[in-house]
Amino acid sequence: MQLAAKYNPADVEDKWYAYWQKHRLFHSEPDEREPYTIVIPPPNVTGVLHMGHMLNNTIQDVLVRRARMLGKNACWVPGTDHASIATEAKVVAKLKAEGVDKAGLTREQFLAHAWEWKEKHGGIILEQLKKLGASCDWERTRFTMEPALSDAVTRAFVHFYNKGWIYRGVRMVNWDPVGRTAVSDEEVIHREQQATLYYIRYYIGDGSGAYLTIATTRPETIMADTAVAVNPNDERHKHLHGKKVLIPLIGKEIPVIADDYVATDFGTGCLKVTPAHDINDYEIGLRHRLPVVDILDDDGKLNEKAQILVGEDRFAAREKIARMLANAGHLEKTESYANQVGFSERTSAVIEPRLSLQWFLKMKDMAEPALQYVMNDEIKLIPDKFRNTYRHWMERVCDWCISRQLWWGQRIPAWYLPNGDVVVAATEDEALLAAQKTNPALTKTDLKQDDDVVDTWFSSWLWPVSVFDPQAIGNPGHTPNADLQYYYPTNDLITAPEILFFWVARMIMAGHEFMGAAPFRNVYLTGIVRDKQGQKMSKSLGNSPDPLMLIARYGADGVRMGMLLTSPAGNDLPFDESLCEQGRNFCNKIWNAFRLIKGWQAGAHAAQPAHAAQAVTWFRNALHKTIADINDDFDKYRLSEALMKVYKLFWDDFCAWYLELIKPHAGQAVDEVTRSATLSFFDMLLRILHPFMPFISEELWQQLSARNDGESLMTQRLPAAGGFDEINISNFEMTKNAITAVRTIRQNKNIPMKEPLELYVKGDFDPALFPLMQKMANLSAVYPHAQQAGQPGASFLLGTTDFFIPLGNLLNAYEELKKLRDDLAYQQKFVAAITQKLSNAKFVQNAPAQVVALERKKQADGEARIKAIEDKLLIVNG
RNA sequence: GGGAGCUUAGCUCAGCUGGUUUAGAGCACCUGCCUUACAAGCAGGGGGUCAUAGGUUCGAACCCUAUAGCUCCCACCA
Repeated sequence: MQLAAKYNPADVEDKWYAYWQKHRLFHSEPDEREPYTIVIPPPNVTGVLHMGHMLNNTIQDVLVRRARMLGKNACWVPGTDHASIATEAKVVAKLKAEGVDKAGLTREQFLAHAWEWKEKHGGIILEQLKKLGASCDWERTRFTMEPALSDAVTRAFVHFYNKGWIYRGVRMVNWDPVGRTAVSDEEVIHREQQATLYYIRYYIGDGSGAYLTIATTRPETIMADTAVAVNPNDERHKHLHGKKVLIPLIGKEIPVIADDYVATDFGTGCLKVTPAHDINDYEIGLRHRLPVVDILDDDGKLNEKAQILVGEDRFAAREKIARMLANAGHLEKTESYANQVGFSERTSAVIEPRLSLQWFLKMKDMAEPALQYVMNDEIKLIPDKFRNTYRHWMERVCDWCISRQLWWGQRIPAWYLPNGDVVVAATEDEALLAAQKTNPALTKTDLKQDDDVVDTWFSSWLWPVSVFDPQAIGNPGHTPNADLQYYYPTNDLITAPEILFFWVARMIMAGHEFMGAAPFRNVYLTGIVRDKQGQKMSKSLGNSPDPLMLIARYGADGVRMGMLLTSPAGNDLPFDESLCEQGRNFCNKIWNAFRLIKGWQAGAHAAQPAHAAQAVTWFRNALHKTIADINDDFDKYRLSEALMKVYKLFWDDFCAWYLELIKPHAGQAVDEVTRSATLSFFDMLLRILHPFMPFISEELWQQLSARNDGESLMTQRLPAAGGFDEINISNFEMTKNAITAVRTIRQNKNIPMKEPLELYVKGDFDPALFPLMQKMANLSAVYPHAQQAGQPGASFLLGTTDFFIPLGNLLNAYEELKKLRDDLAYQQKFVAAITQKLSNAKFVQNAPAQVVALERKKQADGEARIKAIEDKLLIVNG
């Protein structure tokens, strides 16, 4: 069969993925082998694949496939996250587009729409991962809101409630007025914004015309002011302590209070105190027992307590009130001011600090052991610079607001009784039983369940446990099932640093709480995929290529390589399509090397030529050395470097040197010894390539020789690092340099490759390697001694070995002489520098013996080279 | 404001315990080649004051100090 000159990924990718699935090669069951486990960071169920997923999942697949080929029982558990707020926002938007308002729906109606949406869009992303070649155990696919996992979340809630760590209280929380829900501190992103600082006059209520001026960026909240505060030590305002001022526009009287919090060197030294809409003001309010006036509704519009601008959005109100204040003569001035504003991670709405009744989980007691796992290296963060960041956060962790005013998610298992009491239980029946202990007359209709759901992360922090055995959460006395016992703790977690606290830290806490053990051993933190301008690639910026389009264009293997080429752990990946192009080109190189080998006839009786025997010996050594190097890279999670070594091994060592060496001249056959050695090398190379480039390696492995149905490269063993001969490798290295030097002379002197040359070698060089040079540099003869005096030609030095090519009339004698003299001058300078170093008594005394010996050898070698050049100058000069 | 990290070739990065002749790689670039596996290729080549300035040391890309620039994380100054 004639193979095309170019590799066409589309011909093979779907075929092999289907084959792997058909033979259940991704599936894992506990057995006597050592497990290797990864749980996928579950993507949003209705999400689509973006470049971050591509990077993240390529890394996971490389690690999983490699572990599998190392003989481990590899299990990569896939799944999706219900992504409470993100999904609910999408469903709300979709309904809105259809003219349906969420407020007009019952919870049940809304959830019906949400599930419909999930069924329609859910899992698309998992299908996309298959295009990438992800070897997930799809039979184990989980969803964070499937019944068993939701029940585990509920039990976790009950568990912590009974432990006294979950409590309900009124606190200032981060309110997302678009999502109309509370969000946790970690879901707030602070960004600097150019704002306006308004200087507003508050007149003293005595009609004297005296006033003080406050500076604020939020004039629309003045109606919620319940005091104006000044620093007690601020001389400027001491006379005002205890006086009353009037809120402009509404004329409400509020006290002037003294509090240390107020800075004297900022603004005017007077602070409006708005306990309902600012966390600091809230705390001042608590200290001074100020009333709380909340003038904002949950959607960020002013309510009737504001008295004016009722129903206006907070930002519209800000502009309007500024004009009203100016018209009323209360606006002293405005100035531009850069301040930090919090935005919602999910909806991008400006976060509103808001007082509300929420559920919280105490973190202190969980943070401590979770910190220890990382500090004592039971869990390794890769790269380890994240240890500091992790510690910093864990040491100052605050209680976690876990309730969300949403419907899509696990509903909080708390029921309120008619008398206002609350019972927390895993089910309604259990809640009723508990309630009846105090009042036997109660029935189910008396119980009213909390409307809120829990934060998404309150479900995903259970993921490494619940994907295997959801019953292991919150069931005292439960014996972990076989899966959990076998696969937990998992080995590696591959995720983005952005969710180190959201998710990774909390998984460690949950793992410790429910399993008494860390959920994973290593956390590999990927970087952010950026475009050429350094911007994060995102759908909203429109600078992200469509991953499936990339796969169509460059092949999955090409894209995988593109993702891995320049992304060491923790580093951002400056993505460029040319990286995928390089991957595609590499695939083509592999393909063509195969075409060459495949074309050789078996059973040729020719004797193995000397150069081929040398080549086989050398490549075996080079291969084993590289395998050892790659193993070392993987031990250190240096995937980019491992890939680069594979790339060079295949392209440079195997194709450019080995194949070129053993390649017969046109029409000649390859001897059988060399041919079978080459096939065996190629087989090993495919194994090494497979974790990185699963499709092309499988395709070629299948073509390499007849395979049984169900056989696959992905379940073969990686070649183990064998011993190798360093001397042979370095001798070959020198041979390569000699060949390159001869080729350079050809190029410089315009001597075509077809024209054979002679070579004289004087000095340390193994004559056994002469045939290699003859083949690769087209040398008719190599003589193991110096040329005759007076011969015109070109020469070069490698180490202390002198090489000479007679060129007859091709030579430009003047040029050659100049080159030798330049060389001589350089060597003399070099030796002079070393001689000076060696004449420094302190150096000879203090430096280790081998360093001094090395310098001595450099000196001797340099002197030998000088001697050789001088000799040659004599010869050239005749 | 606090903390962490970075700065090595045009770009992206290695350089691990201070000493391996004159600091490496991939890509890009330049030159010559369609040589029967591959032009998505082959052969050859050029390119760096290791951010700057001091210091320690026999010896510094590497250790210390300062300066400049960049990045990330955390944080309630209106």
